[in-house]
Amino acid sequence: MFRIDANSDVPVFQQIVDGVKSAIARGACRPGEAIPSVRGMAAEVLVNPNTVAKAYRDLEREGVIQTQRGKGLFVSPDAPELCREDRRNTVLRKLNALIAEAQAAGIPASELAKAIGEERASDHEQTEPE
Amino acid sequence: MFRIDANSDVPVFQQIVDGVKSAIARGACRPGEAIPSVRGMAAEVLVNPNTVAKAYRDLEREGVIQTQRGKGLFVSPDAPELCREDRRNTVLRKLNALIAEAQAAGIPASELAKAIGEERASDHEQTEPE
DNA sequence: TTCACTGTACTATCACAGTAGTACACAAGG
DNA sequence: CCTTGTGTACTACTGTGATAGTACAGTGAA
Repeated sequence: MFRIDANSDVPVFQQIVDGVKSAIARGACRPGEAIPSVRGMAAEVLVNPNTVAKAYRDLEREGVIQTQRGKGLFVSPDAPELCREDRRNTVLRKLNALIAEAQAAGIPASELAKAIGEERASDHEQTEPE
Repeated sequence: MFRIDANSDVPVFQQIVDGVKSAIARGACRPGEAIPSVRGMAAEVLVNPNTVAKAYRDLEREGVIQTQRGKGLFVSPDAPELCREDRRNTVLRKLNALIAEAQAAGIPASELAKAIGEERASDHEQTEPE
C-alpha cells in the first residue's frame, strides 16, 4: 500500500495515516473495502501493532475509516472526499510554509516554480501538456 | 532578527539555527559582524541560554560562525556562501518531498506550480524585477 | 586587581512523543 | 465450548527537547 521510512523525522504512525489517506485520495482504496488489520499492517510495514493501532485510531476519529470490533476496519463512504480535501489542504499548507521559508532566506518564489518545472520534466513522466 | 514560534513542531534550537542562517543568506548579517551573545539572544527570544548555546554550537560546527571565548560570536568570512547553499538545498529538498507527497495523493505537480503563482500574485509584494 | 562581560561544560529535572509488551474484549467458525 | 482472528486498553521503557542551576575560563575596561 505504501512504504515506511524509518529514517524520516516524520513519526511512523503519521506516515501510516498519510499513506492510508493518500491511497484513498487517489482511489486505490474504495469505500466499503477492508484495510489491513492492525496486526497484518504491523507485519507488513515491520512496526509494533500498537503503532498501527494509534494510526487507525486517528483515522477513525477523522471519519476516514470505521472499525468493527472483532471484524476489521473498513473505508467509510465519504472517505474519498474527506481524504482528497485533507491531502490537498495539507500539501498547500506545507507549500505556503515553504514559500515563507524561502522568502526569509532570500530565495525568490520563482525559483521554486522553476524547480517544480524541472522535476516534472526530468524523472517523472507526468505528461500533462496543459 | 527573527521570531520564535513556540507552537511549532520544529525545536526552538533548530528555529534559531535556521533564523541565523536565513539572516546571513539574505545579507542581513555580514561577515565579521557580531551576533547577539548567548545570554542576549536568550533574553531576546525568551528561551533558556542553554538552548541558544546549543544552536550556536551547531552553527559553529557548520562553520557559519566563529566563537571567541570572552569576546563573542562573529559571522565567519565564508558564511554567506555556506548559508545560501544550505538554505537553497534545504528548501529544494523539502520541495522534492512535497512533490512526492502530492503525487502519492494524486495531486499533479501543475497544481503546486499554480499555487505558487497565486501566492506571488496575491499578498506578497515581492517587487523583484528579475 | 577587580569587575562585568563573554562562551563553555556539566548535571539534574521535567515533559512529551514514540514505541513495545502484555493483557483484555468482541466476533466468527469449528 | 474452544480456537482464532479482530480491535482496544493499559503500563513501561526510551530518546529528545527544553529548562534550570552551578561552575569554570577567557577578554577587556575601570
